[in-house]
Amino acid sequence: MRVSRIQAAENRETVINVASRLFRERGFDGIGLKDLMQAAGLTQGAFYKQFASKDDLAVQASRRAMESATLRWSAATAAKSEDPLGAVIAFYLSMGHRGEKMDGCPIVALGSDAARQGSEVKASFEAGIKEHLEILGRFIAHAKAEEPDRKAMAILSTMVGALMLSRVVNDPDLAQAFLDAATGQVREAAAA
Amino acid sequence: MRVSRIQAAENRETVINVASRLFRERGFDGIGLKDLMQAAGLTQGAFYKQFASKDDLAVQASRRAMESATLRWSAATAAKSEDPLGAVIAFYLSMGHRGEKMDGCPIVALGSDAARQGSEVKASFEAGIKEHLEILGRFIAHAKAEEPDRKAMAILSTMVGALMLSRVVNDPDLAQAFLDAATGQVREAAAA
DNA sequence: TGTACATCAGTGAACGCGCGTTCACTGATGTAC
DNA sequence: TGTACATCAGTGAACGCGCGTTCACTGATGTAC
Repeated sequence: MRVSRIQAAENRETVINVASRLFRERGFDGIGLKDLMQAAGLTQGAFYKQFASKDDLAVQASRRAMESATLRWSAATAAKSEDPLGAVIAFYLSMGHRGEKMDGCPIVALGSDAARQGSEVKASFEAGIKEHLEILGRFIAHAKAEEPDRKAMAILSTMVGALMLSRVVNDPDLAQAFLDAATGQVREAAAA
Repeated sequence: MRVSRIQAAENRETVINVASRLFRERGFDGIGLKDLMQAAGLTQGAFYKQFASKDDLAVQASRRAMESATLRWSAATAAKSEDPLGAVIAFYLSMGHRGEKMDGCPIVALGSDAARQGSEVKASFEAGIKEHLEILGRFIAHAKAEEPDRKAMAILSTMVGALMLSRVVNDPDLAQAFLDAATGQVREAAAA
């Protein structure tokens, strides 16, 4: 049963959105196309009318995941414009974020997997990372003109690493300690 | 053909060592038991005489990977005892380490996957992470008594995040920039 | 120390299963007149 | 605007394949006497 071009385009977006969440939760290899399409309200066979392969979807879904992460950063800073860094830290370095892989940072949820993927997936991540750095660069103090990027990179590294470490340990107290330690470090680095 | 108890124990160690490297390179799901056992010089069928399941091996291999990472840290600091932090930074935050997933940091190579595994795999990582923190804690300046842990956690977070980010982007210059930015941040944090 | 037998690490084929991908088919949509 | 036909997004079954796991078998090792 054919479907309108508009409907088809919407279906494609739905699949990408669903994939961006399920890949983050279970990894690229952790969810099959049958279950994925079912979660999008479609059947397995429709997949290849929209995507060349599962790898192709991985590229699109990675880009979408990074885009939605960027949106979340922007939303957090917009809601608290007098302390944008504090707003980002508040949601990123939190136990809530540690627990919600599906809607959380794709770098942490998929980074190890992405490092093994082809250059197209990495390009999706790279583009999103650059946007993250730009956002960070806007609200950190910097003495020299070339410093903001360097500082933003250090801050992003600390945040990504702390969330990663918090997820890889069982002990919630240790997880919280990593998030707290990173919070302090990021605040100092931004102010320095 | 039965094999001596000593030989059997050695074979088991070989499988764990091979797995700790291949899992890091390709992920837990990226290498099958047939290829893995072949790489260890054995056949597929022997696997279940040594391990309860592939998940069981993932636990053992994760522990082994973290142990060998700890050893590498210790070796680096021993070789350059006048500047142990510099020694760790020199190999950890390097383009060489970015390229060698197989022998590199398991937190970065397998972190995203480990976060999806059961608590036994996470326990392996947790134990290794604590050892890493202890090593770091030994050679950072600290004013208060409770500070070393907090500082070590922030430093480890920055290092893990920077290596992760360096691997997830295509551009080698951007990768190098993350490693450089982290190097500066870690040095400052350790000295503060 | 030497012999007889039980043990069990390793072999290699087989099992069922779920995977990514393909395909003939359907029928509403889009197009040509 | 209305009709006839081509298009093609979606369906659901089928394909081959590699996966983790099981199993009957082998034969050197370890043990009992």
